[in-house]
Amino acid sequence: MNNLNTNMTHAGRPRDEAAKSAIMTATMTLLKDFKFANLTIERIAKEAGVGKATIYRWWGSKENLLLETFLDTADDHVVFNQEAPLLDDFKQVIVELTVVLDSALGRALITAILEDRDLLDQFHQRFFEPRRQQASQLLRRGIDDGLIKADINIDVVLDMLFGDVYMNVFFYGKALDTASIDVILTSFMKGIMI
Amino acid sequence: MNNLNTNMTHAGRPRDEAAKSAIMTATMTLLKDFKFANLTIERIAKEAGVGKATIYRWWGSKENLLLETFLDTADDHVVFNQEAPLLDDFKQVIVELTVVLDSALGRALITAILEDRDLLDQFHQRFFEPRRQQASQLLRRGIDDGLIKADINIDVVLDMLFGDVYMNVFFYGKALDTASIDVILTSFMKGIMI
Amino acid sequence: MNNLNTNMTHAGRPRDEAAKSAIMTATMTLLKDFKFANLTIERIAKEAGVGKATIYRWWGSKENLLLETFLDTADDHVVFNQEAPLLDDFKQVIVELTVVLDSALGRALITAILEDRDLLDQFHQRFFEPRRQQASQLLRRGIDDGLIKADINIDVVLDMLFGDVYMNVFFYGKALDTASIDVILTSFMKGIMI
Amino acid sequence: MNNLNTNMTHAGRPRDEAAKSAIMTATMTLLKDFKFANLTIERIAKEAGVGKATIYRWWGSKENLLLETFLDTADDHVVFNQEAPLLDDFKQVIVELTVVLDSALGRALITAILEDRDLLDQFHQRFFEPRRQQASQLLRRGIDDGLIKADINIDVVLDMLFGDVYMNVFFYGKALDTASIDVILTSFMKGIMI
DNA sequence: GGATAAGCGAGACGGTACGTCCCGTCTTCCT
DNA sequence: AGGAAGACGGGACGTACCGTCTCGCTTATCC
Repeated sequence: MNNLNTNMTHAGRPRDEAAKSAIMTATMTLLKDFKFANLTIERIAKEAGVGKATIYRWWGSKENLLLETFLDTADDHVVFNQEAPLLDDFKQVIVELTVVLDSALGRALITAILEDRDLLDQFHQRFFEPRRQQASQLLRRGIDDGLIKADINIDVVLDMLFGDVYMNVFFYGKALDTASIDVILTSFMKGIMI
Repeated sequence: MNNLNTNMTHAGRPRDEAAKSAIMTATMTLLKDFKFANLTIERIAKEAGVGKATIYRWWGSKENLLLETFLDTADDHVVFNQEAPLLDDFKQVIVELTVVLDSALGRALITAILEDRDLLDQFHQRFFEPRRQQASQLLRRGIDDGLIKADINIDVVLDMLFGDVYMNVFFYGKALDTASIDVILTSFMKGIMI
Repeated sequence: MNNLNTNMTHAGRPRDEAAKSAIMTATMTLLKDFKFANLTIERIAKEAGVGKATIYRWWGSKENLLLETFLDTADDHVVFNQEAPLLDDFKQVIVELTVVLDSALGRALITAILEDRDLLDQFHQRFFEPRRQQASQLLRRGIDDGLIKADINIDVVLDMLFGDVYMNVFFYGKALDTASIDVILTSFMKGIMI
Repeated sequence: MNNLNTNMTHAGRPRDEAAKSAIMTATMTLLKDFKFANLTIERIAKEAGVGKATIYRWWGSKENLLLETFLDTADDHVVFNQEAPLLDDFKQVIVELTVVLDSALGRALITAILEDRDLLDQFHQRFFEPRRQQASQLLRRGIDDGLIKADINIDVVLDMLFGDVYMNVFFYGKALDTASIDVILTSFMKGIMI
């Protein structure tokens, strides 16, 4: 199996994990001062105290580096609790999603994604879809429990909810505060609850 | 006033309108082959048969050129009819919005906007807000006419609707077809109609 | 004719002669500290206060730059007087040749020539052959004047003379002083004079 | 004494002679396709199927590797017979010298020598001087035997002869054929023989 | 015969330089 | 004064090698 090979040792000097994390840290640091288009591999390498080739060796492009760095910090967040009450669970996830997206890293990633189909696919597969599946399940359980109208189109309904979050972060350039999230969720629920 | 000067004649040779439109045309043409980050002033100048300085003289930056080119082609579209039935009017606007955004020009503009606060403000002021105002008025009239629930939060509700459009275009990378728009609008209306 | 076009003005900004001479000066300066293999375009550009592209624009390679710089400073020297007595004329040319070759510029050029057939051809055509022709004429005149044996092979004889100069400069790493040149010329003449 | 240690056994794995000769072979092979400046340690290592460190361990630099490789193949050649007639002995040595120098290895070595004083010294000590001493002895014996003029300056005379060989190989880029060598030697002898 | 030492191929490391592309500015001549 | 052409100083690209350094492994001597 391939998975077994993943941990196999290779000939030659093994990669330097300290360099890897220095590069990711530098990427995050520099994104506070530079927009993605002005973030250069050369600057990252310098900031990380690393040769350019080391970055190209492991990520191949600025875009891949960005995605990995994002997932590395974001993957533990934006997770549905599955046991909290439906509304609370959604609320917490939206708050976390807002925080993760409305960061230098998040904004840069979205920028990159809009210009790069491959990156978009990677992002969907590794970040977006898993969370969408969970939200979907949650709504289905709400329907089973008789809390939510049975005739809603789950996909459309979720796109509206999360689309709203994205719009606020990216189109109005503002993160949502807790109060706004309450307003949004209330409007949202009003339309779908029994 | 500045506006008065706009039509004033100056000493020296006047601006060459042919060059202006050649530049905009070249911009649109090249965006079919290059993403915004790879679209260079030098390439545009060459494609348009124009000196680089001419572009810098009139637009100052790639971003401004992009916005002007977008508005030049998009400004006549995405306009509410105001006389058609509410649902039809929304539907037509969403179709046009989808078409305009899901183009090389539209996608490039959004990309640029996400990285450029000034450009975002310009885009809001000159494209987004006027249309949002119209949609807002439309909903208010619907409320007055007793078609739509009086207790909705108009801003939130519009963000959900348009946010959904944006999500589909940018996050799923697909333009909405007519059938999908019907589904979205139906879901949307179900939540807000009396 | 092509020659006429050479002086024709072109569209666009003309090349900056100050940059040209700054680059050549920098090349000569840096060759005092670096051997040719360690002389980098980047260092020359920095020393000359010039962009790398300017160097590549006009010379295309380090080798070409070197040759032009050499010819620029060496072309006025190593010229036969044609009126001085035969021996004096040869002597003066050998002194000048020694000086020109035993310089940072000269040594670097020879190094480059040994690795680069095209450069060798250029060097022959633009520096070596004209001088060889003159030396050849001089010997022929010496034969006509009854000063030099008529049965010598001029080519072989000249190669021996100049080969000796080259050997001393490059193989023994020492420039010839006036006394040595006297010794060489005496030996040389002894073999060919009547 | 140090010399005694040369054959002493050490702890640890002994040097791999197969690797040594693979490296030298690779050096010679690659010099057919690459000039010395473009011959890289990395390429040699790959061609020889060897780690880079092995090369640095034993030679320390590209220049040293080159010299050792040259001596390894050239040291048996260019040797005066000492018993053949004077002219034949010189002739044979010049032929062999020409062959050895006009090879990828020989040309590369001269290139390297011109840029590297240490290498020049090594080359003189280990290749050039021994042969020059022999040529010198030969001429002295010729003088003793009354074959050669007693008043020649042996050093100058030899530099002229060998300088000519070098000039032809390096400056005209052509090896000498047997006929040319005859011409040269005839001219040479005419000047020095009684 | 187990410990120690050095050599080996592989290949990652921090760097330097490559030759190219583009930046935004400038300098020429022409309209 | 605008415009096309194109050179300018500068910065970054992605690649190739530098000489050094870990790895796991092999092959020797030493105790």
